[in-house]
Amino acid sequence: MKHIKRRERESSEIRRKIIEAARSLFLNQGYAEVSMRKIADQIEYSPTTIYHYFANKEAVVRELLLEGNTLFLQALQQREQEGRAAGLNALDMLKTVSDAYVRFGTANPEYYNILFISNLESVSLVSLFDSGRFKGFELLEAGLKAAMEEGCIIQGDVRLIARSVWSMLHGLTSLLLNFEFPMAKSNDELIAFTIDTFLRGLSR
Amino acid sequence: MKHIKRRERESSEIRRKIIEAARSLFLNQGYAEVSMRKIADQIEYSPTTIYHYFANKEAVVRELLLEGNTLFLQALQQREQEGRAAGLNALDMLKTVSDAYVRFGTANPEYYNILFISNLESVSLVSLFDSGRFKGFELLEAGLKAAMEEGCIIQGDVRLIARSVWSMLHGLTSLLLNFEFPMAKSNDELIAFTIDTFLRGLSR
Amino acid sequence: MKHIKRRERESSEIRRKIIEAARSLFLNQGYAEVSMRKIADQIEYSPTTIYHYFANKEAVVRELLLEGNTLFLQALQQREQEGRAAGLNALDMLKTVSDAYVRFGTANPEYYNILFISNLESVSLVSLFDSGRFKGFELLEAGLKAAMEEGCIIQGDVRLIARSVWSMLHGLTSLLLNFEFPMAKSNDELIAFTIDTFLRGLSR
Amino acid sequence: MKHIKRRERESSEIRRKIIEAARSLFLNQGYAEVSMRKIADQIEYSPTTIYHYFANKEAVVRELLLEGNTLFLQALQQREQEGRAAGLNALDMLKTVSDAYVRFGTANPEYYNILFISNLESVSLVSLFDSGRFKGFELLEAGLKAAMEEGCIIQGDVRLIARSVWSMLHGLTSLLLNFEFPMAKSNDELIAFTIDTFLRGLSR
DNA sequence: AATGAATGAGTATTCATTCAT
DNA sequence: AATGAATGAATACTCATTCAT
Repeated sequence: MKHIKRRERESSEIRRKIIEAARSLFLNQGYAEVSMRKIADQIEYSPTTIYHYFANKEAVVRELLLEGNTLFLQALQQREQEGRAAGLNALDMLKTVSDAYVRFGTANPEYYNILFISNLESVSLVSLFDSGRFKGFELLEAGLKAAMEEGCIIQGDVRLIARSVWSMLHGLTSLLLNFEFPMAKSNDELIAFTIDTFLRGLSR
Repeated sequence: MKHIKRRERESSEIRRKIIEAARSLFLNQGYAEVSMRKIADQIEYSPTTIYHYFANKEAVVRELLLEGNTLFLQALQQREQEGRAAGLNALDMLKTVSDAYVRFGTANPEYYNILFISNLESVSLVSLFDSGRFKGFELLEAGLKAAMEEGCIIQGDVRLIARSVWSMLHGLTSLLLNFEFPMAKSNDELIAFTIDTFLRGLSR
Repeated sequence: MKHIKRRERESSEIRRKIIEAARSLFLNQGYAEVSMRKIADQIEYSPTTIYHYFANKEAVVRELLLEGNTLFLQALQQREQEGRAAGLNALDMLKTVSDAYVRFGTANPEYYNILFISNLESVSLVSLFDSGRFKGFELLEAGLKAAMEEGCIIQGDVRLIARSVWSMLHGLTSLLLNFEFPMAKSNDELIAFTIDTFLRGLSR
Repeated sequence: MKHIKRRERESSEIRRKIIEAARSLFLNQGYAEVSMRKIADQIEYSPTTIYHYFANKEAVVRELLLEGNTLFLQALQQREQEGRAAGLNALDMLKTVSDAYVRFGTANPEYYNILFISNLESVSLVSLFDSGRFKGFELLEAGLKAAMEEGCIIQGDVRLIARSVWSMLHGLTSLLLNFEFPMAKSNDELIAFTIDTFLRGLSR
């Protein structure tokens, strides 16, 4: 193991297969079902092989977490840039980024689960502040600050408000993922309505 | 099992110990960590003894779920009645019941987890519509309908709006339970701010 | 327990229920499925109650064995007497008693299993020579002796021949019980053919 | 499991130890007593190790069953060829193959039990018609057909007669295995006498 | 680079049985 | 006469992991 350059190991094809298998198990069967042996079976390697690429199960899950973070941030940032390119005002920016948040969650349930729902104590080593969820949070805080400066929302403690917005977005996403039930209206309408309502509440 | 008198069994002290141990494990370590053996260890009885009181693990968890439902509903209804007694208008009723929801969750994290976060597929036998979470939902719909009639909130699809409110409350609660991080303001302020903001968004 | 007269205990209604439940479990699910708890469940008493009537599981099974013996012997003897009443000759007597043997087995699979197939080591305490199967065997030996004296079958070691006949009857019965498979002819024909053929082989 | 080379696994020494231990438990204590733990104890490995070689308990027993089938058939076929080489007539062929059947059973009680006595419902996956007992049965049917054509036994439904012969052989074997009791004559004499008598009954 | 071998600890559940009442 | 309480030992099976090769 020692003579292999870190780079090569990390970009190994098997390494990718491993975390893809883990992700798929996570998605289809839940965290409890992600076992080293099941991953190994899925990629048709021996369980031992996994230990060649990851120190232990936690490391696999952590990788998944990091990957999810990256993709999550990318999704938010891309929509932000699109908004900026379209010349949106601060309020509409908030709206579009909020929408991006929920879309990411519903489109990538396995990642959203890993990031925000499963209480991965075993992975809490990844300290909260390293974790990309807080980069996403900073992005949100920045957006709110801008909106305050533009005068389109109320003045107030930015962190408090950001957390409040996040709560609304998280609740929306996680109920969509876990408790769908019959509604006359579509999920899209629910998403739009909830975000709009909350932001209207914030507006001056 | 039929030969045992139900009454005596259900009021047994050990029975209580069992579900309390289960509840505590649930709270501290998550569903996956609730094992019959661990429960037994905690109450200092043999694992077999648990089977004297519950048919299997699912029965233990189901009991916990039912208990949580009952307490949750009671909490909401009590606050509703207090509000009614205090002669609150429809909007303030919504506010107070919303507050009760979040308070229940933060005060009873183990129950809130069982009810709304852990995806207890194994216990899904307790059909969704019997389950108290939907009684709570009906209570919310009724409150919204009243507020619409009083003209203090916008007109709209009651079910959609109820789900929207629930999303906000659930997000608030579950982030409080799982992701506390430093804020200048207190959790109480966050709760009040979030509920107020959302309801302001709903107001005419 | 001590103050109860043996007679009463043995004729108790619950005692009967217990062994009937055991018999039914034996029949429907096989020996491995006869458990004290299952018996108790079936009769709707507590498992402990069974120990009021039987020292342990072995005692229950032993009782079943004794009962099977009795019934088995009765079946053979009744047919013998009927044959005698009908004035059958020695060879026809052998035939009719042989038929009775197989009929008993196929009509009472649970008893036949207990008596001759399940290797109830735990019950082997009931010494072979007390066991009624040997009374049945004596009956067979007597029949053969009579047939020899009448000159309708070959002379020979009676015990050897009796064991030989028994082998044929047991094979017939136990394959009927455990390995039915498609045949153009009926089981009745198979039984008659096998007994006839064997006895023809014995005839002079 | 797919990632392990089948060849190496199947020829493993431990694999052999496992099934030998299982066979011995089967013989000495009956099917119900074959437990993974007991096998492990006997070979002085951990129970987990067994799962390295067999998917589950059923797989162990199935292997035993298949092995028994193979050996059983080989025993019958070998004697048949010897008979053919010796130029035996059809009736003597029946005799010698019958003898081979009983010899196999008494020489390999554990296999005979697995094949014809224990009711291995759990292993019934191995469909009856694949199973060697039916290949053995076909061999018997063929022998009878030949004997009919040679005119040395009565004409009749071959399947019925084959089943009848099988019954006799099975009864002989299984009583020899399970109920030995004092006789002046030897088991060999019993076997020869029973087979001869039955076949005499079949002769013209 | 990959894996076969091996395991200790754990999972839910069932069993026959004892004992005090 | 009947049972509630309790248990130690067993069941099949899964898990993450280590180690020598």
